Amino acid sequence: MKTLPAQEPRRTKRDAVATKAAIVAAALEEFAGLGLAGARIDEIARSARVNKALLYYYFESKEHLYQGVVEQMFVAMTGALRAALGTADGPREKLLAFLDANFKVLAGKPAYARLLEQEMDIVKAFLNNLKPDTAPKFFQRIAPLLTEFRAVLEEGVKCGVFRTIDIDAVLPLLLMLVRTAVRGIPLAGKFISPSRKVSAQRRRAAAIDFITCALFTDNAQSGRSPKPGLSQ
Amino acid sequence: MKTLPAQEPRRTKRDAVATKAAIVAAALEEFAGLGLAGARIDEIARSARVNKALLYYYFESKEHLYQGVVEQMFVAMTGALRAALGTADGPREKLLAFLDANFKVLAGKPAYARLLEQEMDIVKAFLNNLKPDTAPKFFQRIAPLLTEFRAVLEEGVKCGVFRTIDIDAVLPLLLMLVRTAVRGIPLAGKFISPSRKVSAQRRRAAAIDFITCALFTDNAQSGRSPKPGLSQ
DNA sequence: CTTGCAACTAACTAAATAGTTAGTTATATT
DNA sequence: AATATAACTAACTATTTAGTTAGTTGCAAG
Repeated sequence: MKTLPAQEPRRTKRDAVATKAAIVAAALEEFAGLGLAGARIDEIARSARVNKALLYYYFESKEHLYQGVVEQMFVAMTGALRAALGTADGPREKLLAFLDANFKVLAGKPAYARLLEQEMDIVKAFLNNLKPDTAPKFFQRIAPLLTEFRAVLEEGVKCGVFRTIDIDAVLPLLLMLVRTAVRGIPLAGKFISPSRKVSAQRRRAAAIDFITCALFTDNAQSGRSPKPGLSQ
Repeated sequence: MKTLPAQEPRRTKRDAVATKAAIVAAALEEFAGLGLAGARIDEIARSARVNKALLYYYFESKEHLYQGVVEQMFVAMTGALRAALGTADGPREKLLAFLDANFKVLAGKPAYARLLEQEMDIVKAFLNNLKPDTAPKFFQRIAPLLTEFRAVLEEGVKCGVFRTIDIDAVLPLLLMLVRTAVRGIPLAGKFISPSRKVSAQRRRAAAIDFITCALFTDNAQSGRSPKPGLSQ
């Protein structure tokens, strides 16, 4: 991706885990930026300051490296998100905690948001039987978490905290809203007028305001001052 | 993309416009499915039933072909969307008409939704000065339309039809919600439970319900029965 | 200190793929 | 019917890129 200027000497000592981590980190950026097909193995090796053959020492192929990166992302994300659901009490709080955790994770690693977007397509292709054998593992990670989140929505609707919604149709929308708020949409965000650039803070506040207004039955907060509200 | 089974004889007669259209159509599917880097020129030629050299007869390079595809998409989309904004009266109606037109266009050509997603990244890369000279033209197409749509939101807020919102932050969310509703999110939509597959109809209804609840000051419709509401 | 092995590398190969070239054919115009 | 030209093609080239190979080097255990 980033054409680095003649990367220095090399890692000081030999350290398998650190090296592998460096490879995965470099691969994350490359894959998130250019996609599976667009990513260049040589570039990953270069930006990880590692010999290309080392990638094949640790990973079987480009696809396997990609899977490794995705796997690691899902581990990191599901961990944070599940923790958020666990600590909060009540549907309303759980929802807000879940959204907040999403923002935190994606804001901390913007590459995740881009990689997730791509995964959508990969999974879709997988479901259409174009690529069997690809992408089977992380379903086991993400599916239970989504089921858990779904349960939160269901409970919220049942006890009247949330409006009566089509849960299975709305759930994807919520996830996408968060991702969009984190990433922004350059087309609209920057080009409608250069002066109207919207900060991540504002996008986040707007998304949460939007979601709460659409979901909660009592809208005490309404939509005037878009104060951050949640942590950070 | 689709490995067609030994494409037949060839187009009957010579027809420059039809041939070029066939190339663009094939390229749209290929680029939307695999991305700029992942798309294969040979595959586009094959699925358009055209000699590869013909692509270079009509388009300077792979990138130019891509730009051509994007250009055509923006022409098609802005036309439909602008018409929708023009015919409706009042912010509320204009908004609903705009959303409706979005659904219609994207549902009619699903490849558009996927290509749009990619364009986000292209534009972002462009803004980050990684790829100068790329993607300059279609800004002139999309920007005025977004400005027009923004004006609708502004007017709606001013006359109290819409809640007080952070317009520049919310506008991208609206666009993304529509795209998400059209495309669906396989991860959430199909894998949370195979039995809970949600139809495009339901996703669309949920998105509109969601948006109206979050935006409109009077929520006469509320969120019980997710009836299609708008046309078709 | 030497030996066994994991960690690492320079230099290669095979295949895929964007792009070209030197032509051939259909068709509209005279 | 001759012909100019736009539409089209088979077969090629150059380059890029995933993946390999045959080895070297640091390090920890004996």
